[in-house]
Amino acid sequence: MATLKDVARESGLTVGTVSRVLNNRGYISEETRRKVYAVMRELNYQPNEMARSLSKQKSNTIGVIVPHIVHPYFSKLISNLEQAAYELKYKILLFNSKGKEEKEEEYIEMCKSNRVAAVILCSGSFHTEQFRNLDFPLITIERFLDEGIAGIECDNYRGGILAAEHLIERGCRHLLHIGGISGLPMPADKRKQGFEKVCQKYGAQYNEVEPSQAYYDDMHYYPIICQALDQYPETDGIFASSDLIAAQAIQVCAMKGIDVPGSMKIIGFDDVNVAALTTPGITTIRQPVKEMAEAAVAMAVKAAAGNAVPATSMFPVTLVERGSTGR
Amino acid sequence: MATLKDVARESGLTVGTVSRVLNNRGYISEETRRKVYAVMRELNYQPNEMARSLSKQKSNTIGVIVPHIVHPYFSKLISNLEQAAYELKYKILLFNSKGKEEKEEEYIEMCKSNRVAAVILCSGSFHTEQFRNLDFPLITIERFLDEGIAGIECDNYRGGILAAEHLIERGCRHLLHIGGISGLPMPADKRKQGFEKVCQKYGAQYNEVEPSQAYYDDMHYYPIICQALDQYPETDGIFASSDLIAAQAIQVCAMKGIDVPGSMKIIGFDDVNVAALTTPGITTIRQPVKEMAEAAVAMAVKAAAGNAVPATSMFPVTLVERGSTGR
DNA sequence: TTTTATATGTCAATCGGTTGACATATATTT
DNA sequence: AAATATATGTCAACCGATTGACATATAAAA
Repeated sequence: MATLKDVARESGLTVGTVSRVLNNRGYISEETRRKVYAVMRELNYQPNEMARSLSKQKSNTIGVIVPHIVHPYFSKLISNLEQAAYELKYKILLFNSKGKEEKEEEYIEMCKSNRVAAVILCSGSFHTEQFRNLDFPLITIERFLDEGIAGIECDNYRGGILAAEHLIERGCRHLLHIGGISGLPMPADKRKQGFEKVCQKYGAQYNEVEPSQAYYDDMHYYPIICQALDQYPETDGIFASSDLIAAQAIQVCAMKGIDVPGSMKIIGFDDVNVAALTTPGITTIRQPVKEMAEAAVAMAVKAAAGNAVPATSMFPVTLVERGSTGR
Repeated sequence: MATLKDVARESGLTVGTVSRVLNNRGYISEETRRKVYAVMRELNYQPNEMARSLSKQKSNTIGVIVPHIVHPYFSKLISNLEQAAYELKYKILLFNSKGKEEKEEEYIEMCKSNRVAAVILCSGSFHTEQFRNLDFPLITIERFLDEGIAGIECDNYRGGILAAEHLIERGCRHLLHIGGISGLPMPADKRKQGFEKVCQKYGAQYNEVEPSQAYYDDMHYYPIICQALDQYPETDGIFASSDLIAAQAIQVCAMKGIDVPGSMKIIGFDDVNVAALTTPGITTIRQPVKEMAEAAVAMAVKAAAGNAVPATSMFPVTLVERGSTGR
């Protein structure tokens, strides 16, 4: 594999000059520049990023830590992060923490070892000491980490409001909220608060269930949905905290012979692909994942360059209507 | 950030000795080993992987190139690849080619630059000159690359057979196969051949449609499904080349008022999460994605170490029954 | 007691770039 | 003609490890 030295030799220049071309430093004539690029092509030269990063003391790699890869919300997020990173000439090192604290910490260590420019954390416990005093910036998406760590979230509170208002507007009077994860405090908890506020305002009855971490881990919510519907049989409207849960709620209703949207209306959250793949499709609160991902990467890069970035950025949500809340 | 030198100084040893501890070379006393590890913990030392890779002339990184991240098949694949890599102390650099040849080539270049140990290619055109003479091993999953490149696939032919037999056994007489991508030759094409063989054997009528690349790119198959059902109205059984297509077929049927599985049975391929999330659930041909991913990573690592690996490995598929072909 | 295994030190080259200081040589302005 | 901008060369240190050759010292085995 060709090195800078080879390129220098073949082009009759010195490594200094070739390096100048590569890094756009100092004075370089057009002719030299062309010649160098020609030789690079000819030798099929690719700069060794290891050596480069080592010397420059920084890499073009961003670590991304998620609790799930197959979860549609995270695969959508990862996809958009990769795209945004690509446009800024960054690469993604992908880590799946499976929500486990030890793995998160281990992955943070691996990010350190690899001298990533920044880490985007979409997983993460509230209280990890390890998340401070890092040598690179940390950006979170829809996660809380205490003070001083930049966070990106959507307007969860408003999402809860929109969801409840929509269900009530469609005639539901006995609402049920199925939460995401209990235990860990998360921005998503505010969905519930918005939901409650609207229910109270309109005097609608409501109940809530909070699946334990275990449900989130294997993405299998059927038991708790069944149980909730048995416990609150008068329910005529469900606000699920993700489209994934909503999809499973539709299935449970089908099993129980409950017509959706006839006698049960269901609204989800996220607006991921599955929301459009169920029958009926899932009405949902859309998170602008693309914009959030772009912001995360942009902030990661800026922060890595030593610039200040906002501590929190909140993105707007919108209601997307599909069949599951049809009239 | 602490370096080897710091660890050496703090522990009263030399870099040579500390490096020996780190790499398990030569003679090291238990006492020294313990002391070194203690100091490392104390200083929060993390070896610089850049320097290490540079010096060792190889990294612990595997490049993964996929055409889609949000597609459930690929997110499942990526998830399993990450897990398998993690277990072997490797990291994943993730690239999304979006099926575009230029991006594939660019990503291959980036993998070169980053001196990855190997590349696992789940995307990839048939005929790219660039895929030869690489400085690292290339492993493909469900893709063809001509001679000499290690490939992993599932038993697509048998998958087609199982699917057709199941539909026929369930009483379907007018079958329709909806293919994956046309244009690009792929292992998945053999699904169709298996399907055809069985149809001919049992004298069942069958038709086939091949979505163009465009459908695959945005994963939106509704138009072609509608069109196919209009063109072949007598169809009573669909073999879709992915669960994603099958999910959309269910929706199209719902829209057209066709009862699934009553008057139309549908079988998919892959066995990804969405197959279990639709109503009814999708009967499908399961690919052992976990095993395939593990094999891919194991082969990547072995090949990177200079060992020979099989040119092709074929994994068995199985029928998974759900509601979409119920009696 | 000599040999050998164990344990560590010393020193320097190497991996493939980056960068800065300084020198040199044209070409262009003033 | 002097000053300045442009273009390249020379040289060496540096990033943070790994590795090999060789020396040295102690402990255990022959």
